[in-house]
Amino acid sequence: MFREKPISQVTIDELAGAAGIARSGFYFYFESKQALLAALVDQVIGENDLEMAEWLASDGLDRQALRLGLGRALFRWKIDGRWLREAFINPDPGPDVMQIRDRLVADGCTAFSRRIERDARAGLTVMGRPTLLATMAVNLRSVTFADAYAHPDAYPDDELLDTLTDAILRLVYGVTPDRT
Amino acid sequence: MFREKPISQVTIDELAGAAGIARSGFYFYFESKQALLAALVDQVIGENDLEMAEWLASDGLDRQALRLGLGRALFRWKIDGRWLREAFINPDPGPDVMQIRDRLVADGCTAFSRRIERDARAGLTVMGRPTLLATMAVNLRSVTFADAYAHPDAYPDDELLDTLTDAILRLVYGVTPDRT
DNA sequence: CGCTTTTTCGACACGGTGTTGAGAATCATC
DNA sequence: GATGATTCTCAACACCGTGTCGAAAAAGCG
Repeated sequence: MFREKPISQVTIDELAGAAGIARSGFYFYFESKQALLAALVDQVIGENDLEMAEWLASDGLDRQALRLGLGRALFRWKIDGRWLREAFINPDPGPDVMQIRDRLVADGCTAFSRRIERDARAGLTVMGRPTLLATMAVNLRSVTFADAYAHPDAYPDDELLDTLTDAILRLVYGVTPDRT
Repeated sequence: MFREKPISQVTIDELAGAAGIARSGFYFYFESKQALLAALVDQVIGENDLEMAEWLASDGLDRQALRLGLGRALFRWKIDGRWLREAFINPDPGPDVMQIRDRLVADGCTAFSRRIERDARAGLTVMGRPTLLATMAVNLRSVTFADAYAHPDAYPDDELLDTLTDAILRLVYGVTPDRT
């Protein structure tokens, strides 16, 4: 239902009705709509990590793995973009969601940052402080996908992914590899 | 008041009270809280353009002008970040705000895009479709500033601005100029 | 079958929103 | 400075979504 319309416009009454129970019955399972959303976001953790796992584990630029991970993420955003935006982009999604969201984002940044640090140790040139670059890259990814959801036909998926992949590599490592 | 707490938590009663009128009097001036926010956002248009005017008008990389504009924008975000985030980042700020916001963002991207196209015509290498690069750059800027507001002490302003400036130039032109 | 635990739901109180209509304040005009 | 029109104010009301509570139904278990 969070795919259909803004979360704020989905009433607990509708949620409960769709589940076949009365509104007050909803409160037996969740404390509030925010708590439900928080649980939903929490479920996404695993999937989120898996999408990028290959690239995070590999070394060097590895454009192919990065592009593949981003492609998978874009696919998910195309489907669940509406509420993903509201959970991950919205500055004030309520304390419940905020807590989980912040942890998720922080974890994502940390994983990315470690990847960059490893590359730096391996002799690769890195264009700034790894944690800051990682944060920027992760944020650029989220916001680009959010934008892709908002304007689905603005650019072909392929072009978007190629441009984003190269943009991230350029952002972090300062180079644009061949598209192999 | 939107600097103090999330917009959703500022009641019309408080707004009216602070203005010295009764709650119902508020509706004489604005249709809703969203309409007030929309008017507020609208007022920001001019300032927003001015900040980046120098760089947008100049040619080549012109790191200095870009860095200066970003610095001014960061300063504004440090002050009004709370509600700027809610107006510019929030996916569902209501139809009133949405309309104005989308126009503002689109205008910003267009201006940026024109700048890039001009550079491309002048023989500078550009790393992709100008409109897409411009959108990414503008979004990266917003989200970085929003993040800087959320985590004020994560990085020194100087480092943040330097990294962001170079990141944008690398994103669009693929090069990192000297920091002059 | 009794007993406990789990699950459901109607009824209530609360708080924020938006509307309405009547009255007060302001201002222009003669 | 009386008059009428316009601007502004506000108390009272209706509405909707939220969250709580306790009673009762359903399910699980000895």
